[in-house]
Amino acid sequence: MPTLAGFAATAALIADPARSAMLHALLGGEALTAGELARIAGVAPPTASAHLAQLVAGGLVVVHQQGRHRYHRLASEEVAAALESLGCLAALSDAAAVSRPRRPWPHGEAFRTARLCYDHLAGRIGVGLHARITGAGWLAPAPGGWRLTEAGTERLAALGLDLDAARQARRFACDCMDWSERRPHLAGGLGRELAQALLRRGWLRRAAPQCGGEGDPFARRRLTPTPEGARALRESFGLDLAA
Amino acid sequence: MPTLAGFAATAALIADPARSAMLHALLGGEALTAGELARIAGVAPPTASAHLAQLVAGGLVVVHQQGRHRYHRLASEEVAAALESLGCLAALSDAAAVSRPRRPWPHGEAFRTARLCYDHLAGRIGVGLHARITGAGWLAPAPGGWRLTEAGTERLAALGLDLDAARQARRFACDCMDWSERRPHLAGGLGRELAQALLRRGWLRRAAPQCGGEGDPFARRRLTPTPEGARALRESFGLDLAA
DNA sequence: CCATCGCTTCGGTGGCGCGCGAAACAGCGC
DNA sequence: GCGCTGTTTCGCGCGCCACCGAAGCGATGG
Repeated sequence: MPTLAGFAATAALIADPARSAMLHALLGGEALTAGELARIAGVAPPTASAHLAQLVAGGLVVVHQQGRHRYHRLASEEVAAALESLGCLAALSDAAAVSRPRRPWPHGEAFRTARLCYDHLAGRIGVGLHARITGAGWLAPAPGGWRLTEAGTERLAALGLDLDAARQARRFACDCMDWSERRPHLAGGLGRELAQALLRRGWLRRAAPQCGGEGDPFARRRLTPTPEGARALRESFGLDLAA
Repeated sequence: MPTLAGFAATAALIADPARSAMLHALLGGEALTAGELARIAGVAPPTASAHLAQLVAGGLVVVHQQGRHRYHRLASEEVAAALESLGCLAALSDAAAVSRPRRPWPHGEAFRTARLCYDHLAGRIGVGLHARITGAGWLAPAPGGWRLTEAGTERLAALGLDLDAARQARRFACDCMDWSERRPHLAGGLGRELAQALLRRGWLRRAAPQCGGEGDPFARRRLTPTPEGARALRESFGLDLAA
């Protein structure tokens, strides 16, 4: 019964530090095994197993057995969206607590520049692209999200996006509130294909997991623009990453 | 420091049933006293006081002392948006758990028809108006949300919205994911003025708190369309509430 | 000035749930 | 077959947190 109980129960799933770290790592979009998640969360395998069972029962995570490994993924885009909006809220209240808005973030500005939110782009580049793409009339509002215009079809196909694959998704294009920028970025099938295209083109690259190593849930989500990508983003979209 | 800790800490604030009930009641948009919230949550005054102190410290709630009463409100629109998206997620996982999507909701279809989400409209009427208003070209996408078009300025002013007041808000118009409908409704200053206008016109009315009484956090949010309002919504927006 | 009311602080109690180690189980390779 | 690895189940300890009653504090009203 979707009532107050379910409301609080779902929040309780996210509230535990170990589960929170797991969910955060899964926001990178990859499917991770129970053992990897245990190391990331810093708990023993039995503990991680119990946590994962709860996340699966709660519908936040789906599991896919392959041999003796069990791969865990976020259950849906809605989960990613809720986690981001919750993080946005946490960022707000943290800023209020120190009464100094937008103080530099210990985890590195790089994370704010570009990262994966489940399967689509987030961070400055994510919200910047969202603003340019919608502002340029490539997308038009549609019930429940966005639809492609003629101009958008042409330009995005030229960028190398697989628009047919995007249309296969349950939701074609919609907004997802960005945690660090507090403005929307593009989610849905189109958001996924946009991220894929930029990675394929070599404009963005998954960051090397050097800082913090495997135990760092942030590392799995961080993206860095290549020099070539930074130039292309500036020329094609007017995005100045230094700003 | 907005990091994993803040992430989980904010979720933990929402996770407790008593705090969850309080937050839910505050989604009605009214400022409530500590005593009222204690009764709503079904706990003793000292317990409620401790909970409220945590919510205030966490930045989810702001308090305003007036005489011997302490009035509590949600801290911001972002809090409301995060609560709705979390509720959306809970509704999804509940539906998955019973493996029967969209089963009738024990708390009454009325809550799905129309309710307040903080200060703006939610439910079928909320998402319906969002779709019609954006689909009709009254709003156009803008960085971070929506801007008024000429047509929209004319038509919404004719509806009795105070557009100047809407522009005073920190955010003029943006989307907020609807818990029950899982599609966006209109938030921001314009969303608030839209709700105010429909209430002023008598198209919607705050539901009488009969069912459940004061202890029912849902009662404070429920709205019902008047017969006149249902007719007007059908004629002006093509919204058929029976569907 | 005292009674009342709303709210908070303080101390003590209880229970939920996170944590681990040990052991059982399943897949895989030799 | 046997050992190795990844994962789950079981049992138990411990810590945190929600909860209440009683008392303290500030504001209101007669």
